[in-house]
Amino acid sequence: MNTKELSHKQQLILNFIGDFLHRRGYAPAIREIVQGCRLSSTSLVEYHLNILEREGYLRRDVEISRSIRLLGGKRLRHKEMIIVPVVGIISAGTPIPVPSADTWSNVALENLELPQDMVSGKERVYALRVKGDSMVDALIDDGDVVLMQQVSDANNGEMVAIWLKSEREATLKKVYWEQDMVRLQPCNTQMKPIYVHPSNVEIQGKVIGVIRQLS
Amino acid sequence: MNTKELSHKQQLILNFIGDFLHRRGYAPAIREIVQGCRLSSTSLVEYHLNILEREGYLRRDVEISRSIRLLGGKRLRHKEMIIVPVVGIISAGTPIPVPSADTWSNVALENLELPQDMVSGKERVYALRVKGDSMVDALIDDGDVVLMQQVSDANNGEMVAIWLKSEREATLKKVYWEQDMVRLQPCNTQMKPIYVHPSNVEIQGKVIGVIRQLS
DNA sequence: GACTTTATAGAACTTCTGTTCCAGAGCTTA
DNA sequence: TAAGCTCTGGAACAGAAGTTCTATAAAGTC
Repeated sequence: MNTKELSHKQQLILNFIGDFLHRRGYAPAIREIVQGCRLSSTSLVEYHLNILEREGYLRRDVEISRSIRLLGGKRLRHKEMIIVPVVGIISAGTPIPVPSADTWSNVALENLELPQDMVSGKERVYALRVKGDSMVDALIDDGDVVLMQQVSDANNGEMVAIWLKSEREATLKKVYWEQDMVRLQPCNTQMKPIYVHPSNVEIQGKVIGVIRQLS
Repeated sequence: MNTKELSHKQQLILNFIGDFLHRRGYAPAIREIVQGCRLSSTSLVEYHLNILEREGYLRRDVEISRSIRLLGGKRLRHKEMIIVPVVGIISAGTPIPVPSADTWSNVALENLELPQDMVSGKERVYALRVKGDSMVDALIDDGDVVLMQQVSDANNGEMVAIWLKSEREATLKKVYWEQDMVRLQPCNTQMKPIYVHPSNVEIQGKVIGVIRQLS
């Protein structure tokens, strides 16, 4: 982009537009710029707007009122957000209500809005709020939010939400495939690992992130 | 808010406005709504817009073109983001380069863009990337990002970044004010607490959040 | 100084656009 | 059935707003 030096007036106009946009929620009309910047004629504004558009600072549509849009300004860029439903509370031994496609954001206690890069652009992400100290050894505290990705398979050592069919309950454990059994390692030294038959486990998702807010 | 059922037409209009806003960057004129929704008169749109405004779905300013703003609609709201500079790496005993007002985002290794509510709307927030296990007891892992708020004072037990003047070094510790000394409690049981004179400590910021990305 | 570029004024013009008024259709209710 | 509500159509008006034109300064360039 041709970053030619902007004149004082052009800076002024640009600032005014940004301000107006922020305060009112829509772009100013030419005559409002005239007043707001204490200029004297619409053609003067027209003149400078054309320059600003040519230099890539804004965009307008011909003959359409209030069609100014600011470009690239750091102040108003909004990154694409994804909505992550917090579908439940996870504490040792409690079933986790994993959402199915339809009951996705319906069952949510609340929704997080996160920038896409925080979930690395992954699909089928949900979140659980952690209750209790059942995961301290995984450095996850009471009150933290864990980001989960819905998967049905996992590698050794990954922390996953597991549904134990016969027990009809779900927990968060580290999973290790050993011979013909599955070792489920709790994330708390107070608890012993569990060994179950592979046919009894159904993986519901894996932990892909942790968010903690203090103070 | 009076959540009266919206009629089909009103839904249609609302959707069209949202769409238009998204695609063009400014609100549609009444007559553009007429065309876009295949309606037959401006007064019809006027009629429905008034209802939509009364019901709290949007806001407009009188006699100002394209002044429609959508309210609260879950679908297209982009939350305001703030830019948090990751100003350095914190590992036990390493000085932390706390940014001053001018060198704010200049010294940043990278920038995080976070939704405002993740920093509770706080000002002067920066971030540090954690290197090593010096903070495991605070449930902060190697590779985590800690969100810091620049403050110069702290309460007992808060985790803060402290500048030790005479030693000319900074670390992250929990701080306890005891009689005429300050106890700095490391976040790792391997390390012993340090006692220093209040005049020797300068608090640079406190931890307000932790972000971890796995897998 | 002659010439070009940049910046400014003012007014006129045309189109865009919000607003208003009136009439009527369709529906429900007493 | 009359009354009353919601919803629709069409047209006209007035003010808002983008555009254009001409003239004039000021400042830099040759």
